[in-house]
Amino acid sequence: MLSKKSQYAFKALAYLTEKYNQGPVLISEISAKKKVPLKFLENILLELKKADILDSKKGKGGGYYLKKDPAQVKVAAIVRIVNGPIAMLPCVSLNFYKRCDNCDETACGLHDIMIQVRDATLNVMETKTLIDLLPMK
Amino acid sequence: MLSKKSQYAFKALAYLTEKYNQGPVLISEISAKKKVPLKFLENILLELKKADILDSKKGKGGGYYLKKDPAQVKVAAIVRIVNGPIAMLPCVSLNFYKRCDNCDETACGLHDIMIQVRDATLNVMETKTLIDLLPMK
DNA sequence: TTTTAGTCCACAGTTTTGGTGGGGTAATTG
DNA sequence: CAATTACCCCACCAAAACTGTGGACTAAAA
Repeated sequence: MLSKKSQYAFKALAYLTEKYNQGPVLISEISAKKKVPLKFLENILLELKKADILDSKKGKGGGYYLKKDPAQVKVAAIVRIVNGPIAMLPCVSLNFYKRCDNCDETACGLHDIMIQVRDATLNVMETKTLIDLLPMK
Repeated sequence: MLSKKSQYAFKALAYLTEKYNQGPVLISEISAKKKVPLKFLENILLELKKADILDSKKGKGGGYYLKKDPAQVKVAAIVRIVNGPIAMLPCVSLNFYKRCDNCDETACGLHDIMIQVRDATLNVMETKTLIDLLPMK
Protein backbone atom coordinates (compact mmCIF):
# COMPACT_ATOMS: atom_id res chain seq x y z
CA MET A 1 0.00 0.00 0.00
CA LEU A 2 1.07 3.57 -0.61
CA SER A 3 1.93 5.40 2.62
CA LYS A 4 -0.04 8.44 3.69
CA LYS A 5 3.04 10.44 2.83
CA SER A 6 2.84 9.22 -0.76
CA GLN A 7 -0.84 10.04 -1.01
CA TYR A 8 -0.13 13.52 0.31
CA ALA A 9 2.67 13.90 -2.22
CA PHE A 10 0.34 13.04 -5.08
CA LYS A 11 -2.31 15.44 -3.82
CA ALA A 12 0.25 18.23 -3.67
CA LEU A 13 1.63 17.38 -7.11
CA ALA A 14 -1.86 17.35 -8.58
CA TYR A 15 -2.39 20.84 -7.23
CA LEU A 16 0.95 22.07 -8.55
CA THR A 17 0.14 20.54 -11.92
CA GLU A 18 -3.06 22.57 -12.04
CA LYS A 19 -1.02 25.67 -11.28
CA TYR A 20 1.81 24.89 -13.65
CA ASN A 21 3.39 27.99 -15.17
CA GLN A 22 1.47 30.25 -12.82
CA GLY A 23 4.34 30.99 -10.50
CA PRO A 24 5.25 29.65 -7.05
CA VAL A 25 2.54 28.27 -4.76
CA LEU A 26 2.67 28.59 -0.97
CA ILE A 27 3.02 25.44 1.11
CA SER A 28 0.23 26.80 3.28
CA GLU A 29 -2.05 27.14 0.26
CA ILE A 30 -1.45 23.54 -0.81
CA SER A 31 -1.90 22.41 2.78
CA ALA A 32 -5.23 24.21 3.08
CA LYS A 33 -6.65 23.26 -0.32
CA LYS A 34 -5.61 19.63 -0.18
CA LYS A 35 -6.04 19.16 3.57
CA VAL A 36 -2.54 17.92 4.23
CA PRO A 37 -0.84 18.65 7.60
CA LEU A 38 1.35 21.69 7.00
CA LYS A 39 4.59 20.58 8.62
CA PHE A 40 4.37 17.10 7.18
CA LEU A 41 3.80 18.57 3.73
CA GLU A 42 6.85 20.76 4.22
CA ASN A 43 9.06 17.67 4.55
CA ILE A 44 7.49 16.01 1.54
CA LEU A 45 7.92 19.00 -0.76
CA LEU A 46 11.51 19.43 0.34
CA GLU A 47 12.19 15.80 -0.48
CA LEU A 48 10.64 16.24 -3.92
CA LYS A 49 12.80 19.29 -4.45
CA LYS A 50 15.96 17.40 -3.56
CA ALA A 51 14.87 14.73 -6.02
CA ASP A 52 14.69 17.39 -8.72
CA ILE A 53 10.94 17.22 -9.22
CA LEU A 54 10.14 20.59 -7.68
CA ASP A 55 11.90 23.90 -7.31
CA SER A 56 11.24 26.65 -4.82
CA LYS A 57 11.61 30.35 -4.25
CA LYS A 58 12.02 32.01 -0.86
CA GLY A 59 10.60 35.27 0.47
CA LYS A 60 7.51 37.17 -0.62
CA GLY A 61 5.97 35.78 -3.76
CA GLY A 62 7.82 32.56 -3.09
CA GLY A 63 6.63 28.97 -2.84
CA TYR A 64 6.98 25.67 -4.69
CA TYR A 65 6.50 24.90 -8.36
CA LEU A 66 7.11 22.04 -10.78
CA LYS A 67 10.58 22.07 -12.23
CA LYS A 68 9.57 20.28 -15.45
CA ASP A 69 6.57 19.88 -17.69
CA PRO A 70 4.13 17.66 -15.73
CA ALA A 71 3.58 15.59 -18.88
CA GLN A 72 7.21 14.51 -18.61
CA VAL A 73 7.13 13.43 -14.96
CA LYS A 74 6.27 9.76 -14.58
CA VAL A 75 4.22 8.40 -11.69
CA ALA A 76 6.84 5.67 -11.23
CA ALA A 77 9.49 8.28 -10.41
CA ILE A 78 7.33 9.84 -7.70
CA VAL A 79 6.50 6.50 -6.12
CA ARG A 80 10.20 5.61 -5.96
CA ILE A 81 11.05 8.90 -4.27
CA VAL A 82 8.36 9.03 -1.62
CA ASN A 83 7.29 5.40 -1.23
CA GLY A 84 10.42 3.41 -2.04
CA PRO A 85 10.74 0.31 -4.23
CA ILE A 86 7.96 -0.58 -6.66
CA ALA A 87 8.89 -4.26 -6.79
CA MET A 88 7.47 -6.60 -4.14
CA LEU A 89 10.81 -8.28 -3.41
CA PRO A 90 14.24 -6.66 -3.00
CA CYS A 91 15.72 -9.25 -5.38
CA VAL A 92 13.52 -8.16 -8.29
CA SER A 93 13.88 -4.42 -7.82
CA LEU A 94 15.48 -2.46 -10.63
CA ASN A 95 16.32 0.62 -8.56
CA PHE A 96 16.67 -0.83 -5.05
CA TYR A 97 18.13 -4.27 -5.75
CA LYS A 98 19.30 -6.41 -2.83
CA ARG A 99 19.81 -10.14 -3.07
CA CYS A 100 17.67 -12.20 -0.72
CA ASP A 101 19.05 -14.41 2.02
CA ASN A 102 18.84 -18.18 1.61
CA CYS A 103 17.26 -17.88 -1.81
CA ASP A 104 18.84 -18.92 -5.06
CA GLU A 105 17.38 -16.51 -7.60
CA THR A 106 17.90 -18.91 -10.46
CA ALA A 107 15.81 -21.56 -8.70
CA CYS A 108 13.13 -19.46 -7.05
CA GLY A 109 9.70 -19.52 -8.60
CA LEU A 110 8.49 -16.61 -6.53
CA HIS A 111 11.29 -14.53 -7.99
CA ASP A 112 9.97 -15.10 -11.52
CA ILE A 113 6.40 -14.35 -10.54
CA MET A 114 7.38 -11.11 -8.86
CA ILE A 115 9.38 -10.03 -11.92
CA GLN A 116 6.20 -10.35 -13.93
CA VAL A 117 4.25 -8.38 -11.33
CA ARG A 118 6.91 -5.69 -11.37
CA ASP A 119 6.86 -5.41 -15.14
CA ALA A 120 3.08 -5.26 -15.27
CA THR A 121 3.09 -2.53 -12.62
CA LEU A 122 5.82 -0.52 -14.31
CA ASN A 123 4.01 -0.78 -17.60
CA VAL A 124 1.33 1.40 -16.05
CA MET A 125 3.42 3.63 -13.82
CA GLU A 126 5.98 4.46 -16.50
CA THR A 127 3.36 5.58 -18.97
CA LYS A 128 1.27 7.66 -16.57
CA THR A 129 2.43 11.17 -15.72
CA LEU A 130 1.41 13.99 -13.41
CA ILE A 131 -1.08 15.10 -16.07
CA ASP A 132 -3.02 11.92 -15.42
CA LEU A 133 -3.54 12.97 -11.80
CA LEU A 134 -6.04 15.60 -12.93
CA PRO A 135 -9.64 14.51 -13.32
CA MET A 136 -10.95 14.25 -16.88
CA LYS A 137 -12.99 17.19 -18.08
CA MET B 1 7.13 -4.85 -0.58
CA LEU B 2 6.17 -8.28 0.67
CA SER B 3 6.78 -8.69 4.41
CA LYS B 4 9.25 -11.26 5.69
CA LYS B 5 6.25 -13.18 6.93
CA SER B 6 4.94 -13.42 3.38
CA GLN B 7 8.27 -14.58 2.04
CA TYR B 8 8.41 -17.24 4.74
CA ALA B 9 4.89 -18.30 3.87
CA PHE B 10 5.81 -18.77 0.23
CA LYS B 11 8.94 -20.74 1.14
CA ALA B 12 6.87 -23.05 3.31
CA LEU B 13 4.18 -23.43 0.67
CA ALA B 14 6.79 -24.22 -1.97
CA TYR B 15 8.08 -27.01 0.27
CA LEU B 16 4.60 -28.35 0.95
CA THR B 17 3.88 -28.26 -2.77
CA GLU B 18 6.93 -30.46 -3.38
CA LYS B 19 5.60 -32.86 -0.77
CA TYR B 20 2.01 -32.77 -1.93
CA ASN B 21 0.22 -36.10 -1.42
CA GLN B 22 3.08 -37.47 0.64
CA GLY B 23 1.44 -37.04 4.02
CA PRO B 24 1.86 -34.44 6.77
CA VAL B 25 5.14 -32.53 7.09
CA LEU B 26 6.55 -31.40 10.44
CA ILE B 27 6.80 -27.69 11.14
CA SER B 28 10.33 -28.37 12.36
CA GLU B 29 11.25 -30.00 9.04
CA ILE B 30 9.98 -27.02 7.03
CA SER B 31 11.74 -24.67 9.42
CA ALA B 32 15.05 -26.50 9.05
CA LYS B 33 14.92 -27.03 5.29
CA LYS B 34 13.73 -23.53 4.44
CA LYS B 35 15.57 -21.71 7.24
CA VAL B 36 12.54 -20.03 8.72
CA PRO B 37 12.37 -19.32 12.50
CA LEU B 38 10.36 -22.18 13.99
CA LYS B 39 7.96 -20.29 16.22
CA PHE B 40 7.31 -17.62 13.64
CA LEU B 41 6.59 -20.32 11.08
CA GLU B 42 4.15 -21.91 13.50
CA ASN B 43 2.04 -18.73 13.50
CA ILE B 44 2.15 -18.45 9.74
CA LEU B 45 1.08 -22.03 9.10
CA LEU B 46 -1.73 -21.72 11.60
CA GLU B 47 -2.98 -18.62 9.81
CA LEU B 48 -2.89 -20.44 6.48
CA LYS B 49 -4.82 -23.27 8.04
CA LYS B 50 -7.51 -20.92 9.32
CA ALA B 51 -7.71 -19.47 5.82
CA ASP B 52 -8.40 -22.96 4.50
CA ILE B 53 -5.18 -23.30 2.53
CA LEU B 54 -3.57 -25.90 4.78
CA ASP B 55 -4.77 -28.67 7.02
CA SER B 56 -2.98 -30.35 9.90
CA LYS B 57 -2.78 -33.53 11.87
CA LYS B 58 -1.73 -33.78 15.54
CA GLY B 59 0.32 -36.39 17.33
CA LYS B 60 2.85 -38.82 15.93
CA GLY B 61 2.94 -38.81 12.14
CA GLY B 62 1.29 -35.41 12.21
CA GLY B 63 2.19 -32.12 10.58
CA TYR B 64 0.91 -29.75 7.95
CA TYR B 65 -0.17 -30.43 4.39
CA LEU B 66 -1.91 -28.66 1.52
CA LYS B 67 -5.67 -28.94 1.70
CA LYS B 68 -6.17 -28.54 -2.06
CA ASP B 69 -4.34 -29.29 -5.28
CA PRO B 70 -1.52 -26.71 -5.45
CA ALA B 71 -2.41 -26.00 -9.08
CA GLN B 72 -5.72 -24.62 -7.82
CA VAL B 73 -4.29 -22.25 -5.21
CA LYS B 74 -3.64 -18.80 -6.60
CA VAL B 75 -0.73 -16.64 -5.52
CA ALA B 76 -3.16 -13.72 -5.11
CA ALA B 77 -5.05 -15.61 -2.41
CA ILE B 78 -1.88 -16.23 -0.39
CA VAL B 79 -0.76 -12.61 -0.66
CA ARG B 80 -4.14 -11.43 0.61
CA ILE B 81 -3.98 -13.77 3.61
CA VAL B 82 -0.46 -13.12 4.80
CA ASN B 83 0.37 -9.70 3.33
CA GLY B 84 -2.98 -7.94 3.14
CA PRO B 85 -4.38 -5.85 0.29
CA ILE B 86 -2.88 -6.17 -3.18
CA ALA B 87 -4.07 -2.73 -4.30
CA MET B 88 -1.90 0.29 -3.50
CA LEU B 89 -4.80 2.39 -2.20
CA PRO B 90 -7.65 1.33 0.12
CA CYS B 91 -10.14 2.96 -2.26
CA VAL B 92 -9.20 0.68 -5.16
CA SER B 93 -9.04 -2.57 -3.22
CA LEU B 94 -11.49 -5.29 -4.21
CA ASN B 95 -11.16 -7.29 -0.98
CA PHE B 96 -10.20 -4.63 1.56
CA TYR B 97 -12.09 -1.59 0.27
CA LYS B 98 -12.17 1.57 2.39
CA ARG B 99 -13.03 4.96 0.99
CA CYS B 100 -10.31 7.56 1.33
CA ASP B 101 -10.67 10.74 3.35
CA ASN B 102 -10.97 14.04 1.51
CA CYS B 103 -10.84 12.39 -1.87
CA ASP B 104 -13.66 12.26 -4.38
CA GLU B 105 -13.13 8.97 -6.17
CA THR B 106 -14.94 10.13 -9.27
CA ALA B 107 -12.55 13.06 -9.62
CA CYS B 108 -9.27 11.54 -8.52
CA GLY B 109 -6.75 10.76 -11.21
CA LEU B 110 -4.59 8.73 -8.86
CA HIS B 111 -7.57 6.50 -8.19
CA ASP B 112 -7.81 5.60 -11.88
CA ILE B 113 -4.08 4.98 -12.20
CA MET B 114 -4.07 2.68 -9.19
CA ILE B 115 -7.01 0.71 -10.56
CA GLN B 116 -4.93 0.02 -13.63
CA VAL B 117 -1.97 -1.00 -11.48
CA ARG B 118 -4.19 -3.28 -9.45
CA ASP B 119 -5.62 -4.95 -12.53
CA ALA B 120 -2.19 -5.45 -14.07
CA THR B 121 -0.94 -6.99 -10.83
CA LEU B 122 -3.95 -9.24 -10.41
CA ASN B 123 -3.62 -10.38 -13.99
CA VAL B 124 -0.37 -12.04 -12.94
CA MET B 125 -1.23 -13.09 -9.40
CA GLU B 126 -4.58 -14.65 -10.31
CA THR B 127 -3.04 -16.82 -13.02
CA LYS B 128 -0.02 -18.02 -11.05
CA THR B 129 -0.47 -20.84 -8.56
CA LEU B 130 1.60 -22.67 -5.96
CA ILE B 131 2.92 -24.89 -8.76
CA ASP B 132 4.70 -21.87 -10.19
CA LEU B 133 6.69 -21.54 -6.95
CA LEU B 134 8.73 -24.58 -7.91
CA PRO B 135 11.78 -24.03 -10.07
CA MET B 136 11.56 -25.24 -13.67
CA LYS B 137 13.21 -28.57 -14.33
C1' DT C 1 15.71 45.96 8.64
C1' DT C 2 11.39 43.89 8.82
C1' DT C 3 8.54 40.55 6.84
C1' DT C 4 7.88 36.55 4.27
C1' DA C 5 8.51 31.88 3.30
C1' DG C 6 11.40 27.96 2.58
C1' DT C 7 15.26 24.91 5.13
C1' DC C 8 16.83 21.92 8.54
C1' DC C 9 17.04 19.04 12.58
C1' DA C 10 15.46 16.75 16.38
C1' DC C 11 12.10 14.38 18.61
C1' DA C 12 7.82 11.87 19.94
C1' DG C 13 3.61 9.02 19.70
C1' DT C 14 1.58 5.16 17.45
C1' DT C 15 1.41 1.13 14.56
C1' DT C 16 3.50 -2.62 12.21
C1' DT C 17 6.91 -6.03 11.85
C1' DG C 18 9.57 -9.84 13.30
C1' DG C 19 10.12 -12.93 16.68
C1' DT C 20 10.08 -15.69 21.40
C1' DG C 21 8.27 -18.34 25.56
C1' DG C 22 5.37 -21.31 27.72
C1' DG C 23 1.51 -23.78 28.72
C1' DG C 24 -2.60 -26.36 26.72
C1' DT C 25 -4.85 -29.81 23.78
C1' DA C 26 -5.58 -33.56 20.58
C1' DA C 27 -3.98 -37.84 18.51
C1' DT C 28 -1.28 -41.86 18.53
C1' DT C 29 1.20 -45.79 20.57
C1' DG C 30 2.32 -49.23 23.82
C1' DC D 1 -4.59 -45.33 30.51
C1' DA D 2 -0.29 -43.02 30.38
C1' DA D 3 3.40 -41.37 27.82
C1' DT D 4 4.85 -39.22 23.80
C1' DT D 5 4.29 -36.43 19.92
C1' DA D 6 3.14 -32.34 17.62
C1' DC D 7 -0.03 -28.77 16.67
C1' DC D 8 -2.81 -24.78 19.19
C1' DC D 9 -3.05 -20.56 21.47
C1' DC D 10 -1.87 -16.55 24.08
C1' DA D 11 0.95 -13.12 25.78
C1' DC D 12 4.65 -10.49 25.37
C1' DC D 13 8.77 -7.94 23.47
C1' DA D 14 12.24 -5.14 20.72
C1' DA D 15 13.06 -2.76 16.72
C1' DA D 16 11.64 -0.37 12.85
C1' DA D 17 8.53 2.38 10.14
C1' DC D 18 4.98 5.66 9.86
C1' DT D 19 2.81 10.06 10.90
C1' DG D 20 3.44 13.71 12.45
C1' DT D 21 5.19 18.37 15.46
C1' DG D 22 8.28 22.20 17.29
C1' DG D 23 11.63 25.43 16.91
C1' DA D 24 15.54 27.68 15.21
C1' DC D 25 17.81 29.33 10.96
C1' DT D 26 18.48 31.34 6.36
C1' DA D 27 17.51 33.55 1.96
C1' DA D 28 14.91 36.89 -0.59
C1' DA D 29 12.06 40.70 -1.16
C1' DA D 30 9.84 45.14 0.15
